[in-house]
Amino acid sequence: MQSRRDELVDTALRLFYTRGFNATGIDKILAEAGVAKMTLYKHFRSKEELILAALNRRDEQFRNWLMGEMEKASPRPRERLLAMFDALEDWFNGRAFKGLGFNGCAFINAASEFGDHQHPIHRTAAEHKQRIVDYLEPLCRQAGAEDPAALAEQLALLKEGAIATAQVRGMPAASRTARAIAETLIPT
Amino acid sequence: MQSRRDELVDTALRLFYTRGFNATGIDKILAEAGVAKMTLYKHFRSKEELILAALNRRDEQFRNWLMGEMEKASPRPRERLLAMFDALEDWFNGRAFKGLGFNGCAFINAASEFGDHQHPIHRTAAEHKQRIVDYLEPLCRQAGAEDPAALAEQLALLKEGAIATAQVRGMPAASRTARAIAETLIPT
DNA sequence: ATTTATACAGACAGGTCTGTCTATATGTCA
DNA sequence: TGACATATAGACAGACCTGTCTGTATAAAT
Repeated sequence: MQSRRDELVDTALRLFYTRGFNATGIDKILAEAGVAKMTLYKHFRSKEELILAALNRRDEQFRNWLMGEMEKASPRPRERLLAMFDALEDWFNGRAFKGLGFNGCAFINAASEFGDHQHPIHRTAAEHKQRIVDYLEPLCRQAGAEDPAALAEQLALLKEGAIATAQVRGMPAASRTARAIAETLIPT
Repeated sequence: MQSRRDELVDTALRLFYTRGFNATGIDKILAEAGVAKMTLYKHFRSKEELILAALNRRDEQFRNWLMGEMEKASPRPRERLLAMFDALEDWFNGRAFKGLGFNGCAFINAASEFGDHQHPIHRTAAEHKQRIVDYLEPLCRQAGAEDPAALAEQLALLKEGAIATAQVRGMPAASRTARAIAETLIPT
């Protein structure tokens, strides 16, 4: 059974992700979660803290999902890396996170609404992106890359490009464009 | 000399781009532009129309800048395409648009704040991205690409990835990561 | 049975938002 | 001069925002 805090964070994540951070009011979250306002302000000092909690949950949820998809796809590093792009396509088509659909990357969205790099929300977004790169690098090394750090940066950039393209242009097939490039970059 | 309408759109673009769409109030724009509220509502029916006008100006401004940078870099198609990534680096480092700095892509930001694909603002963002692809394709053909449409999509995706990476992680060097990939994709 | 923690509903303050309105000022053209 | 278009300042309505407050209810632990 979920704690009230967890229900709040789940509802907040869903609404922030599907409708935006500034555009989602506290009252809407409270109403949908069925939680009283004082309960929110007992667990979080401000809306900003709730946003941070929602993003931290998303970080965990998203990376667990992505790593799970990659690791179940193949034990071989090259195939495992390429499976990232297949997972993206599932996500773009709304098959990844039940009840959340696809509305771009929550962290790109957050960084866009909170543009200042010093802002805690922006930093949280940057940290998430860095964790993805950090996960990819050892796989790139195992795949026999000459410069694993550079390849990890390249694959992460392809992932970002696919996400932005899929969201702005409504083009889920961007995952395949990215995958085709990745195939030429990862040693066979 | 600029019309009141132009001053309004310029100021709106600057504030929307640097501080976000929902986070920027009409009153702030009016104060900075030195224009009365009734003047705004004479030229535009709503804030949404002002946002659309600002994005249309940005589309023109950005594509003129990008195409100019590419075309002055080299007459050879391959170098011209690669020059896109050098231009991006100037942008990421704040050397491209006086007074605007770098706050990510205005159209990715807009699509993120107005997530519904049917929304006029989201559609305007998608159209901008499509125009970039449409500009790249003939260059890809001239560069001798086997499938110019596919290469144009790939290069556009690299551009999006570089922008997202530069913004979220504060990493202007993402332009070079993207350029290095592009060099392997464009025929020599 | 009484204490303690946790949650609830709902009012409230003080501020912001968009969009409308009135009344006044400026400048151009005849 | 007078007529007209266009701009101004500033008040206003009505809605929404975050965060604080009071008072009440529930449920577990002692």
